[in-house]
Amino acid sequence: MVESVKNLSEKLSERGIRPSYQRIKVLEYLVQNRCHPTVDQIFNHLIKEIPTLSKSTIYNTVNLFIESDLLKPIGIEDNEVRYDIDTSDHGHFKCESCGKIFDFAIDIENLTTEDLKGFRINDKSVYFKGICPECLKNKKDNKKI
Amino acid sequence: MVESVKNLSEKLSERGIRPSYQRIKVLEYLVQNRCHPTVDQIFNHLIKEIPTLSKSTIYNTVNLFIESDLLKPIGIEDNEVRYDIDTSDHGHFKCESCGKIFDFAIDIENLTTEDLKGFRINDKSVYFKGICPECLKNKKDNKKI
DNA sequence: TATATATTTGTAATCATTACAAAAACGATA
DNA sequence: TATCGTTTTTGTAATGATTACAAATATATA
Ligand SMILES: [Mn+2]
Ligand SMILES: [Mn+2]
Ligand SMILES: [Zn+2]
Ligand SMILES: [Zn+2]
Repeated sequence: MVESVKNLSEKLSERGIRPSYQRIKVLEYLVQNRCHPTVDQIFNHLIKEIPTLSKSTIYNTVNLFIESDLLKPIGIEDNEVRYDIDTSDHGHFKCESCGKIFDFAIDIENLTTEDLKGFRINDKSVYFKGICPECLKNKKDNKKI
Repeated sequence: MVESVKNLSEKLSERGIRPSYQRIKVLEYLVQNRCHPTVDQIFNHLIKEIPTLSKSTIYNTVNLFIESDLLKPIGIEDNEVRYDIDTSDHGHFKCESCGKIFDFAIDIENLTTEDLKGFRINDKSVYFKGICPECLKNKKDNKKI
């Protein structure tokens, strides 16, 4: 389950990315924390291990990973970008109460329309917003009081 | 086809929004320019008619309209928000070459998934990116040279 | 008209992201 | 291993969209 540093390093090399210490650590974090983190979350976690780390490095790295199709930016938030190491097709649900982002399966491939005949489609995103079951439950509980 | 100022004013009043001169002008612009404009585009157009206009007023107004479900923010861009006066369900395609945003019909209602059982879904967005037919044509033409 | 309330305006603050140059790390080569 | 050129990292400054806020202005009510 846990991917070794060697595997992570190889994964980067395969894509023509030199496996620096910082890059491996960022990739390791992304693989182990599949919560669609922000740059800040990645930075604040890794600074504990790498005291000299710069936030610029996180920005450089995630942008490099995106260039290489190793990472996908999730634009579901208004103010900051989140990142998804799972680049396979799936939808994202954001709970407007707790802020958590959930994956869900959806047939994006077959999501098509007559109106886009003649368009070249490179990327499809599906974003839902609402309230997650846990937050719905908490609301109900509060009402009881 | 052209909605009168009276109609626009009434539309605002219906929603409990006091129809100030600036608000009517912003709504008029949105109704007549269905290009999913940015705050800057709205401002730069209306400043010609209203020399004292402030960009703050545009921000205030679009946010007020969004609160009242009169306007929908489109988060397809990374850096700035666009606004859509057409609040009916439809998808958005952004051409990565010319930047234009196209509407397309899609059955968002029936866009559903087992994974979100127990979630309350308030909003669904479908964003596609790629190259529009005109830009594809221009590319081909350039290759011929 | 006078007064209270709502709206607009201008400016400052915020904050995520990018730009950029200096410092550090790396890699090849002799 | 020492050297030299290249890549990466780092720190700081700049950018730019959006929000905060208070003063000015407009509007409604009495
Ligand atoms: Mn995901
Ligand atoms: Mn639209
Ligand atoms: Zn929640
Ligand atoms: Zn185009």
